[in-house]
Amino acid sequence: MKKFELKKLIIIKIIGEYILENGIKNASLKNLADAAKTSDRMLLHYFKDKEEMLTLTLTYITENFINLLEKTRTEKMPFYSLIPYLYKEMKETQIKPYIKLWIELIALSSKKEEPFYSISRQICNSFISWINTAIQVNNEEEKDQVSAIALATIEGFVILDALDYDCQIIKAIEGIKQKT
Amino acid sequence: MKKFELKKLIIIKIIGEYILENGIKNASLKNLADAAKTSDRMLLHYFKDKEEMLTLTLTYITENFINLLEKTRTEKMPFYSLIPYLYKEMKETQIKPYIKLWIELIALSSKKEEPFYSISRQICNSFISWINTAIQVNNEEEKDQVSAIALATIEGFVILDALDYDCQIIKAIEGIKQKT
DNA sequence: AAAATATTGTAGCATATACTACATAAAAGA
DNA sequence: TCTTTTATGTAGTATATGCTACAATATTTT
Repeated sequence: MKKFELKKLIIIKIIGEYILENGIKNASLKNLADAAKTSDRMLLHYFKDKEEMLTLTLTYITENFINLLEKTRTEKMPFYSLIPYLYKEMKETQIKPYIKLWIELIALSSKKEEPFYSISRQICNSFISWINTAIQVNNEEEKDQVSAIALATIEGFVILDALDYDCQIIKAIEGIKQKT
Repeated sequence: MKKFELKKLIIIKIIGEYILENGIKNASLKNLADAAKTSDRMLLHYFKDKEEMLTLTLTYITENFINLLEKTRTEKMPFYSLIPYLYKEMKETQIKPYIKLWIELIALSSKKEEPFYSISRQICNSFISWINTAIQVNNEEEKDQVSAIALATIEGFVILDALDYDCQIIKAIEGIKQKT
C-alpha cells in the first residue's frame, strides 16, 4: 500500500510540472503519460480516472503556489508600494507559470466546472489573506476596502499582462504612486 | 455570389448567438450545425474551415459588443463614479454573456493562440478608448494614468465576479467612493 | 515453493472531432 | 432547353481521447 501511494505522489509531482508548463487544455492522458515516462494504462492504474488525477494534481500545484506566495512575504507596506511590489513579483520566472494557469482556471471556473471552481476559490482566498497581512493602512476600518482594491487591481494586471498591455500597467502604477 | 454571402452572414449571426451563450470550448462543428439547423457538411460549404468560421463569428460578436459599449455611453464622470457605473453595467443581462466570453478569450490569448489573441486585443483597445472618453479628470496630464487604473480595476472585477467574490467587489467600490 | 496479489503490456472500444469524397438535386445562365 | 454552377445528403476517413478487457509478468505473503 505504501509503495503505491508513494509512486502516486511522484506521478502527481511530474504531472504537476507538466500542467504548470503546458496548461490544463493539453493535459490529455497521453501527454501526461509521456511526461511521466509511463503509459495511460499506468496512470489509470494509479488514479481512479482523469478527474481524480486532475483534482489531486491541481491541489498539489495550489499548495506549491501558496507556499511560494508565503515566501514572497515582506514587511507591511502601504497600497501605493504594495501594488508595484506585487507586479514585480508577478513577473518573476518562478511565479509566471502559476499566473498563466490561474487565468485558465478562472475561465473554467466561470462555468462553475469542478474541481476548477473550488480550487480557484481556494487560491483567491490565499490571495486575500496574503494581501491582508501585507498591507499597511492608516486606520483599521478602511483596511478591508483597501485590500479589496488591491486585489482587484492586481487581478486586473493579470489580464492586462496576458494581453501584453504592459504599457497600461506601467501607467496605472505611476498613477497609483503619484496619488499618494 | 450574393446569395451565398447573405446566407453566410445569417449563419454567422446564429452561430454567434450560440457561442455567446455556450462559449468557444463547446463550439464543435456538430453543435454549431445543430444550432443553425443545418449540417457540419453545410458549414464547411460556406466556410473554408473551422478557423475561418470562428474568426468571422468572433469578429461579428466583437462588433456587437463594441456597439453595446457605445450605447452605454453617458456624460463624463470622475473615477470614483465611473467604477461603480461600470460594475453595474457589467452585471446587465445583455452584457453578461460578453464578459463570460471575454474571460475565455483571455485564457486562449494568454497562449497567444490566434485568432483569439488579436480579437482580444481589439476588444481591449475598445475598452481603453471607451474609458478615455468617459472619464473626467482634474488635470489632463493624469488622464492616461487614471484611465489605466480604471481599466485594471474593472478587469479585476471581471475575475472576481467570475469567482463569485461580489463581496470583495462591493468593498472595493466602497473604498473607491470614500477615497474621493 | 505455492498461492495470492500487485504491476505492466497489448490491444481494443466507444465516442468525438475536423474534414473529404462522391453523388444527386436544385437553380441559374446561355 | 441545355449546360454549368450551386446546394445538399450520405457516407466515410483520420486522428484523438478516456477508458476497459485480457493476459502475462513481477512481487509479496504464507
